[in-house]
Amino acid sequence: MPNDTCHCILLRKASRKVSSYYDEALAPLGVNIGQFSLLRNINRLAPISLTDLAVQVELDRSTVGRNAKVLERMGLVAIGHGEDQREAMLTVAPQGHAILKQGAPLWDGVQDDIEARLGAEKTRQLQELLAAL
Amino acid sequence: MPNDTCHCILLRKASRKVSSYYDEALAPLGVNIGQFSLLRNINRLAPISLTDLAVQVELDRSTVGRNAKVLERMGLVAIGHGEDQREAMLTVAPQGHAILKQGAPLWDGVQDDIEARLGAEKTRQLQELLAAL
DNA sequence: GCATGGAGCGGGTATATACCCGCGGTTCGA
DNA sequence: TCGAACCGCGGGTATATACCCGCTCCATGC
Repeated sequence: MPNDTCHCILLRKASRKVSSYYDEALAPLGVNIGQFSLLRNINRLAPISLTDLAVQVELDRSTVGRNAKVLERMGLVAIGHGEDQREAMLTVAPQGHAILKQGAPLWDGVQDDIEARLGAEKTRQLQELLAAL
Repeated sequence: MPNDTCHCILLRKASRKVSSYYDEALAPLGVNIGQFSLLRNINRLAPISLTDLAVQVELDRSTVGRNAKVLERMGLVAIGHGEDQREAMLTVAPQGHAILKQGAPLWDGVQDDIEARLGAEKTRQLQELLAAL
């Protein structure tokens, strides 16, 4: 069984490659696709706790916590406290809103490029397959 | 544009999830899918230098070097020197061959599960799409 | 009102991954 | 033959990611 048919390895390769497309497009803003996506989610759900955000984005809580801390250092996200003193409530800082606004067209560009390259039918297939895995 | 249509994020999610399937299956052997796949490649191409291996698996050389070092610590891979004193030549150690043998059916199991779940046609589509990205 | 169990987080540890820099070995031209 | 260009690697740094442990805070039963 040739190694280059391993679904996992192919997925990881594709994931790295496609991530780099988005990363390059967003590079002028100083954020990568993971950070931009997390920022979008925080914006969509704010104010939200680390635990809830982790559930939403399907990542480990500690991962989201560390990633959020990077965004905080960048001044894009504010980490405050909810009524429950244990909860770290996340909101998007003004600078973060600017990044969201500037990044949207860049993100759209990559997204459109990919869909143009694949075509509508295969784009649909891709979304369906990835969801089915 | 809803965030959950981002091709990149969907790919990354799928990649993490599918990786965990293989990781769980290989867990009894103490290796993850990345390590198992790298071991297979080293076995297929041995003896091979870090640089050449990195090209083959489409990863950064330093990444391959660090991953190989982990395999060496585990006693699965031997890192020697070629004629060129600069080259680190990789070969599979006896213990590594044992892992390859024991891991093969476990890997096959996950691979078959996925293909059974998707069906032949969609499996083909997936391979095609991932290669096209 | 207090003890106990549970929830939310931070941080430790480990791998995965990439980029960059510096060291040392090779090679080739002058 | 000897220096310059070049190549292969290791290691530093940074993010991504997960699991586990321990701390703190909260809520509930007694």
